[in-house]
Formats: sequence, structure tokens, C-alpha cells
Amino acid sequence: MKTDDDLVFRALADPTRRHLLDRLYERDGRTLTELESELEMTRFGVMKHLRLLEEAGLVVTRREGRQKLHYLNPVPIRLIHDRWIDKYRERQVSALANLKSELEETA
Amino acid sequence: MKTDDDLVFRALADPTRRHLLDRLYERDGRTLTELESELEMTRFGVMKHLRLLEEAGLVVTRREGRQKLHYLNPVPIRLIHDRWIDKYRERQVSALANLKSELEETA
DNA sequence: TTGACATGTGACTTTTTGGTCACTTATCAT
DNA sequence: ATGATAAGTGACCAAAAAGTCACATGTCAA
Repeated sequence: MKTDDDLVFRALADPTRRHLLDRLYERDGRTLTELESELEMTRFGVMKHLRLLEEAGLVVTRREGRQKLHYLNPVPIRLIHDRWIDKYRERQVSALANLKSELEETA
Repeated sequence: MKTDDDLVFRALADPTRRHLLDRLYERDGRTLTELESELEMTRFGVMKHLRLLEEAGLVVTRREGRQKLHYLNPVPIRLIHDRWIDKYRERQVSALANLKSELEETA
């Protein structure tokens, strides 16, 4: 059996799919053709990736005529967070994460 | 090139490794042998999984005589969160995630 | 110091995943 | 209608990951 969260984690495991999420985080409502244009991969590869993201619920889509618009859904990401970070430790962990980011910016 | 975050996402992609994180979230400082005992897999399989988790920084270890103790490090998880959830939307998303969890509990 | 215990390594096989391609379907504008 | 545009399907190949095994190392206790 393939559980719900399994789809999410598997979807996130690929760098191309994470890149697609990054692009949609930046601005969503994009089409397959638009997303494809900036990747060194055929349309079919990108389509497969988008399908996995959609099946995982990380991306939701809406049809508009002959094109399909893609939107980022961050809820599954939050659920990953909540699985291993309880609200009592959230502040500390968040502070550490910020510290790490800042150190890396100046490095 | 294999980036830092790539190791984290790949590590999280496997159900056995997520299970190991769950066990360590429950209580950490466990040994390989202890973690192995509850899995239907040889010691070698579990060892490989733990090594990937450690390389990803999701688990940190400390040697204690002939045994190796494993601890959960939640910081990389928080960094995943911060990648796609900005602090302005964090509240909404968190609320939606809680709602989803509650609905599933009673279902 | 010897036997038992806890962890580690490298080679190997099987399964899963990523990517491409030929071909198809649906929608729009002229 | 028809040519152009956007998205979809199933088969296929190559690359990567999961898991096991024979063998090896380091540590403890009697």
C-alpha cells in the first residue's frame, strides 16, 4: 500500500521537482509549457514530474481552456514539519534554523 | 554535485528511514541493535539507512564504548519548511494543517 | 586471552525511478 | 474546416536505490 505521506516524500526526493516547487513558490498559476521552457529536459519529463507533485497534493491544478495552470499547496510541507517538531520545541528549532541560514549567507 | 539539501530529501524519501526518525522522535539515544530489533530487515539494511540519515544531518551520533547512540536533529526539517512557507503565511498554513489532522483523527 | 557482543565494509542482485520517444487528444484562431 | 498550439498516454531504456551476505574490526567481561 502506498500511503499519503509516502507520495509527498517521494515527490520531494527529486531535484527537478523541488525546482518546480521553487518556481511556483515564486509565482504560481504557471503552465506546463512555461515551466518546461526553463528546464533542460523534454516536455514529457516535466509533465511526469508535475503529475507526481499533483498526486502528492503539493501542487493543485486548474484547467483554463487548452492550458493547465499549476499552483503550490504548502499544507503537506507543514505536515512534515509537525511530524517531527512539536510546538514546544518549535521556537528553539526555528531559531537554530535561522542562525544556520544567516551563517551561510555571509559565508 | 550532490547538494546538502539533496541528501536530506533523499534520506526522507524512504519509509523505513522515516520510521527510524519516528522512533528517535519518541525517544532518542538508541543503538543500532535496538532499532534493528523492531524492523523486518537485516541489521545491514538498517545500518545503511542510519548512515544515510546521519550523512543528511537528520541524525547525529555519539559513540559510547562498543555501541553508537543515535539522536534526532530536527533543524533540517525546519529548513524544508522555511523553503516554501514564508512567515507571513505560516499561521494560515499551520491552521489548515491542524484542521486536516483533526479531521483525519475523527474519520 | 578468549569468547561474545556491537558495529562496520565491499560486492552483489533486485526493484524502483528518471527520462525519452512515437503517437494521440483537445482547444483555439483564421 | 484546418493548421497551430497545449497537454496526455504507453512503451521503452538507463541509472539509481534498497536489501542481503560473507567477511572484518573494535570492545567488553570473565
